[in-house]
Parts: sequence; C-alpha cells; structure tokens
Amino acid sequence: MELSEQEINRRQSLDELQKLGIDPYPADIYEVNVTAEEIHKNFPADNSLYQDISIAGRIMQRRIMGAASFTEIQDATGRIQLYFKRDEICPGEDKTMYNIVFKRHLDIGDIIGVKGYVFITQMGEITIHVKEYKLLSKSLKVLPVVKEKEDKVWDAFTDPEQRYRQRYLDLIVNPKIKDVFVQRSRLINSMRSFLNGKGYLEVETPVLQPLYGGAAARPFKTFHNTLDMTLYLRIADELYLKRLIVGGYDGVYEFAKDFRNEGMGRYHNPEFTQMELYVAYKDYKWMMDLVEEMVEKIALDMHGTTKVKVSDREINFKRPWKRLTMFEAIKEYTGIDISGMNEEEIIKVANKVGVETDPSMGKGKLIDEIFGETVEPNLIQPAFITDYPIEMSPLAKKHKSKEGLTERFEAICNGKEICNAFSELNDPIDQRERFEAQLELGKRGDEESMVLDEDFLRALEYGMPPTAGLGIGIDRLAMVMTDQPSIQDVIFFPQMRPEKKPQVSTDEDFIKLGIPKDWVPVVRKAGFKTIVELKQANPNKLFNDLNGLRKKMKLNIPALKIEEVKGWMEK
RNA sequence: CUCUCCGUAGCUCAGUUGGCAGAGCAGCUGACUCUUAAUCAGCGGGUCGUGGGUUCGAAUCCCCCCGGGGAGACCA
Repeated sequence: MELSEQEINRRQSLDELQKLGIDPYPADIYEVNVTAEEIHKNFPADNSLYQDISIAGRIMQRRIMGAASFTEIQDATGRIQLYFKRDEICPGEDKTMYNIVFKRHLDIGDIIGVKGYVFITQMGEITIHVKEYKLLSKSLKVLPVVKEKEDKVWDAFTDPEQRYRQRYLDLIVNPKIKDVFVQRSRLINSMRSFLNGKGYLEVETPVLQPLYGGAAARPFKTFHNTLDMTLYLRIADELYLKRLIVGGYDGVYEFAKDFRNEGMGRYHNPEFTQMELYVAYKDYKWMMDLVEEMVEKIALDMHGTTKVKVSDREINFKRPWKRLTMFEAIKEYTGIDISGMNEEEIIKVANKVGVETDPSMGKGKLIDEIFGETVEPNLIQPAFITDYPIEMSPLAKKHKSKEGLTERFEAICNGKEICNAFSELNDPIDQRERFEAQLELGKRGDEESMVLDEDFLRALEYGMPPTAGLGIGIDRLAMVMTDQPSIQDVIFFPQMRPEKKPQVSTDEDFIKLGIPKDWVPVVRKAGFKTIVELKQANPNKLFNDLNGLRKKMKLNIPALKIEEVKGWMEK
C-alpha cells in the first residue's frame, strides 16, 4: 500500500530508534502501579501520595517548549498529563533521550511507560513529573486528534463508517464510546447475577442446528462437510432450552447470539444477543413480575435510579408497569374494537389504519401489523401487552379463559419491543397442530413460518411441566439503558459490507520486472498500481517522470537509465 | 430492494456561474524550562470514492458502479 508522508516519517523514526538501540516493541512486562483515574481521584485530598509511580498509556497530545514538554497519555481509565524536563530525563551530557528520542521520534499514538511523581502545575493541573520513560509500542498510523475544552470539541472523529469499521480507533479517540460498552457489560452482569440469585442454571445450546425454530425468521444456511448436510445458524434457542426443562431442570437460561437473515437498520443487526429464560411450574403472569423486577434492578445497578434518560425523554422503569391486553391497546389507540372480528373485517381495519395487506397474511399477522402501526410507537414508558392471538403465537399456551388468545406478553419501551414471553405450550398434540398450521402459512408464502421439529415434539410427549419462557433482546435493552440511537452503537463490530480493496500488484511483482527495491514506492507514487498498467506506459515518459519524482522526493538512490526502464517493459 | 443525502490532505470541513485544489488540527524545520484547543515564524502534504460522458477546460454538469448515513420495505 502507498504510505502517506506522515506514515513514512513514522517508519523512519522507527529505523532511527532501532539504530539508537531502542526496541520499539519490547517484550518485557511493564509494571504499572497506578491508573490515571486513581491519581485524579486521590491526589487532591492527599498530596503526599503517588511520589513513586509507574504508569503506562498512549500519547494523545504533546506540547513541546524547548527543554520542557507537556504530554498527555491515556490509559484504560482516562488521561493524565506528563511533564518532561530535559535535564531530568538526561542528567548527564548526552541529551539524546530528550532531544532526539522524545522530541523527534515519539509521536501521538505511541504507547509509553513512565516513572516519576505526581505534582500540580502552576496552572493547577495534576501532572506526573517524569524521571524516566520507555517506549512500549511505536504507532505507525496517524491518529485523528480530537481536542476538547469545556465541553467544546474540535475535529471530532465522527464518520460512522470509519467508527464502525475501525472500532479500535473509535474507542481510542472517543472515550465516551468506551463507556457505552462498559455499561453494556454491567447490564449483562446485573442480569446474570439476578438470574443466578434465583438459582437458575446458565447453559449453552447449539448454534449450528439441523432445523431452525423458536421464532418467526429466515435463517442463515451453512454446510457441514463431514456430515454432508445443511445446517442452520440458530434464530432462537427456545426449543433446545425447553428440552432441558423436560430433562428436569427447574430454571435454565442462556445469553445467546442468534442470527436472522433479514434486513439491517437502526434496530436490526444480522447477529444479535438475546437472553432466554425458562422456568418450570410458572406462568406468564409470574414472568411479568420477574421482568419488571429484573429490569428495574438493571436500571438501578447501572444508574442508581429507575429513571433513565433516552434521547430527550425520561423513561422510568419503576414497578409496576402498565399492563394492557393487545385488543385493549389497539382500542385505546385507534378507537376500534377488533376483538370479535373475522379475517375480512380485520383486513378492512388494517387498510384503514394504513397497513398494507397481502394474501399470505393470516389473522394473527394482520393484528400484529395493526398493533405495530398504531400502538407500539406510542408506548414510551415501559408497558406490558398481553394476550396475543393464537395464530401469531405457535409456541404459547392457549389462554385459560379467552377464546382464540394465548397467554403471552411483550414488554414495550421507547416504542420498541424489548422482550417476548409466554406460558409455554406443553400439550404435544396441540403443539403438533400448531406446527402444521405454520406449515400451512408457509404454503401461503410466509417465508418466516416455522418448520416442524419432530424431536422437539417427542420431548414434549415425554411431558414438560407447565413452564414460563422469556426472550429479552440485550442489544435493544442496551440501546435504551445507554441512550444510544442505533443498534450499531451498542455492538462493537456491527455487520458491514467488506471494504473494497483497490487492485494492486505486490512489491515482489514489480521487483520481478527488474525494478530495484528502492524504486518500487516511486513507481507506485507515479500512479502505477499494477504491473499491467506499468507495461502500457511510454518508457520515455516513465523514465522522465520517475527521475523527476526522485528529485522531488529527495531520494538518495541512483538515478535510472533509460535502458533499465525499457528493460522492465520487455519482461 | 426503493427514496434521499453524503464521499475533497492522516482527521474535521470549505470550495461561488464549469476557469491555477483551500483552511484548521496533525506533520516537518526553527524559537521557547509550568503548557493545556500552548504560542510564534517558515515549509511540505491531494488519483477531489471508481469508471465513462459533455466541454477548449470538470471537485463542480450528466450516466454507471462502489461504500456509508437517514427514511421506508422486510424484520422483532
């Protein structure tokens, strides 16, 4: 690849450092005994602390004033200023370590370790007075320099494409991003400790599945060579976890990566994280209480309060949350009671509220669409929607008392579903019929309808206790809890199209033509990325251009002769 | 997949009606021993996303393609 001027400078510094006997990538452990955060926290109260410290981090900022310099380094906890003084770094006659190594060959982005003591400058900044330093890693790429003063930010690194593709850069330069992922981790820890506290068992089930099931979604397909069969990446872990309830565990849960082969956008990444929980001898009402308790606790653990700021609103997770049946909710937001209607009447309602319909949609799907269009975006504060139609809930138990409905709920918050739960269907004969109804939908053209899983039915035939099940979207919950507008902001490496690589020939290809090694970068600079392009060039013009560049770039290599250039063309 | 906006130096962005490609930061050279968006003087840095077209002349106008954002579609 072609290097920019600054990248060439850094590689030259690397060489110079090595000539001075400095290993730019030393292998030894560098012992650190304090963090930037600890110093900022404790030093103001007790100035006798931190008088013999060792700390390491990345250089983020340099202000050089002749024989003294201020540098900021950033460790995992934050930034701290360093003070370098020439005669302190170099007590003897030899000032190389300051004048040459520090001033000339260190750059923003390099990682160094320093030893010294903490003091406060005349400007009142807590600073480390450096007695000695060591280069720990030389940085060859130029970091974007973001400057900040009193909440004003200059030259922020904001391009979403680069931020997502090079998340490491985003994390280095935008410290608030690092925080989001710390928060995400705390969310998961909070949930896990809540579930462990209840005595449930964390388990793992297959990602590669011969049949996919447990949700309405299109799968990713892959192939196992030895078994000579198609496998699917799981779209949900439901059917496996229920097999474990059949096996006799009281409560099992899994933090699972699931994969759905569908569109992408602010709320959808092809792979996403879900926590699914199944508890024996419970029902969906019991599960609602658990969800409220768990999410309230997460908010408290993360923010110390149940109130969470999300964009320009405040969402309060304090129990109890509002509870509405699906029909009540649709009636509340549209004024239409669809509870007694047949499919034809519902199609009319759907069209009236702006939902497009097509023949593949069953009654359940239609109701779901009407709900999604009219109700869901309006539910900002956490709310439970209960009692979903049977057609859209093929794994949920029929309602105890309401005909045509199931014992199912979703929690909605900030206009989006965050979880889905039901009293699990444990009647194997009913379950078989529901799967068959799904196959029927599939024949009507519904590509997300479920397939029939015989082994799962066999498990149910041995008998599954009444069970409550829950799936909760970790990414979406993290979006709400960390106030991020897009799912890509709570996933380290969101899915993206591959970066296109420009077509280039290797250095070896050029050298094979007889081009001296030192001339290869010049040839590239002249605009020839491939040997094919080069061979089409006019040798006289090429000869002139290359020697011209040699002069312009002040290269200390012998000038080319026209015979040489012609020689490359003939090979 | 559709609509829409965007792609210019390492980063953030200007670029008029089509007329020599600009600024700040970063970099390099020099000055400066408590600075903090350090300062001061000087210098270098570009395949204007890619390919085609119109034109005497294209970063600018037109078309194709690539990548991204937003809104939909699909989806939970």
